Amino acid sequence: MTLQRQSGVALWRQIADEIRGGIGNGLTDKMGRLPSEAELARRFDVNRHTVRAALAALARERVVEARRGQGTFALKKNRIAYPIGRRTRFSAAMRDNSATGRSEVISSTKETADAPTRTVLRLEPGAIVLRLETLSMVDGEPFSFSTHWFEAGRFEALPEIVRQTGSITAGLKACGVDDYLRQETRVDARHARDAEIERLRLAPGAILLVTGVVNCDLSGVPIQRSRSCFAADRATLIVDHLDSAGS
Amino acid sequence: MTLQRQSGVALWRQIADEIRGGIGNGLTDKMGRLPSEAELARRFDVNRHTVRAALAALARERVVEARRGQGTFALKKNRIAYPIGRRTRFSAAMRDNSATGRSEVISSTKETADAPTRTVLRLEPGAIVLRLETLSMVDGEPFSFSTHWFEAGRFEALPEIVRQTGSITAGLKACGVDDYLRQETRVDARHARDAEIERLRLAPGAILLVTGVVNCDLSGVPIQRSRSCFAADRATLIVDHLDSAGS
DNA sequence: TCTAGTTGTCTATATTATTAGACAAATGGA
DNA sequence: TCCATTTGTCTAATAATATAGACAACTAGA
Repeated sequence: MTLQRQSGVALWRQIADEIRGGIGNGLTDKMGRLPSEAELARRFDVNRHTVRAALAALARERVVEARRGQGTFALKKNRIAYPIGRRTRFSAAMRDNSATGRSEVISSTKETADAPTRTVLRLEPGAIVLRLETLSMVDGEPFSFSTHWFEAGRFEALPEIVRQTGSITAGLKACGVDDYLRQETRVDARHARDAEIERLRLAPGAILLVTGVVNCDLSGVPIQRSRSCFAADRATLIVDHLDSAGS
Repeated sequence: MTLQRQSGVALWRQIADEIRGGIGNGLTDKMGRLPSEAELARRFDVNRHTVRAALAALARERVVEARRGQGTFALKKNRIAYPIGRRTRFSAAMRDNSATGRSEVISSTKETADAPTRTVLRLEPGAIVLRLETLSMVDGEPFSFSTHWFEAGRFEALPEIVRQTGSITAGLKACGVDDYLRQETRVDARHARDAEIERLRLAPGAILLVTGVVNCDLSGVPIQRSRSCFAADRATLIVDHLDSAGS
């Protein structure tokens, strides 16, 4: 294990990231026990105190738990598999992870559409859009934070339905959209910003997977633009190309 | 702008990441000029020297260039759009970015298949696989680093063809695979490791988009497993669900 | 009960990151 | 030419990070 010194990222944070990634990938024994602090210090070639700083950070994140005299143990956490396909529905995807798929509405506002939203939804300059922010929870922890944009006039009633049902699919149905398909999904990755760290309860410096989605009705008219942020260490996005051919 | 203090990530690195992300997103003026160091220090609420450390890092990455008396300017760099679909071919995708899509072979070895490779390629324990490592360049810079696994017996001749043509598609064709489709793509994101930082010439602490791919022949038999790493600030992955329905 | 191995806590010191201030050097426009 | 604005380069002090060593507290097994 070689670490980057003078990189602007503290050694203890690099070590914490390595250990977090190593859990469930051969670092722990069958009992979920990590190598001892002394052993980790040897492997990373740092002082034991530096390893302790990394483990303390992981303990704050509830990723590991130290037991005096016994060792440090990984707390099991299942990584969420999140499918990306033509017919991806959040609630159905979450049921496959034996988790409840409910989207809580954080805010619902109207605003003039910015350039990317106008392009995607094919709107005139100055058009008003509905902006909906939602947070989804899995196992009582925040899983994804999303911002959705809809044409304002057509989807007046949508926020209230989403608030009641926790489902955007239900909200769209109430506004006359019986079915819809994904046109495109963009995937980026970057460091989490302040607001996202707070909302998703992440560790500082956490990495986000950011997806940008365009949903169209069956006649191909774009009706929804969404941007979702997932904690990269909690989620794996899965594109199933066979499924996306349609069902 | 609020930064995370005592997070294990130095302020100058957080600022560098913010500025890198802000370029091409309204931070610079029409001439590509960034706000002055004093102005940035005010916005981030840090000392000017801290901003200078961030700008120095970006200058080392060739993202910006400072001119005494004039200001600091962004050096334009186009983000590569990399499509993910049933029929994604690297070389074709790169031509759409007006770049040459050539994969250089870094290494070609035989090894006993590990568990994930065995599962994906449906092999017996102890089976031998061909492991091919390739690096792709765009605009003279490393763009992606990939590791591919093939069943050893069937693809004996593949590495030599890839070495000559720079194309895996050509290598597969030489081994009797006229056409193939992606079965599945997994997408993860994480910090770059040491070897990846070196091979892709990244800044320390850079973020990687990691894709895992399974390719099948037309009868659905898996023939190739690949894992590719992209620098997250150079690439956007694009899943086109309409295209992936087949052509 | 003893012992080896583990985490927890303390002191001390060196290195790096950040802040603070001052001034030099270059640019462009009035 | 003068002036305001910009980046470049010093010095110095403070805070955060990393290393080093010693020992206490606890656990499990011999």
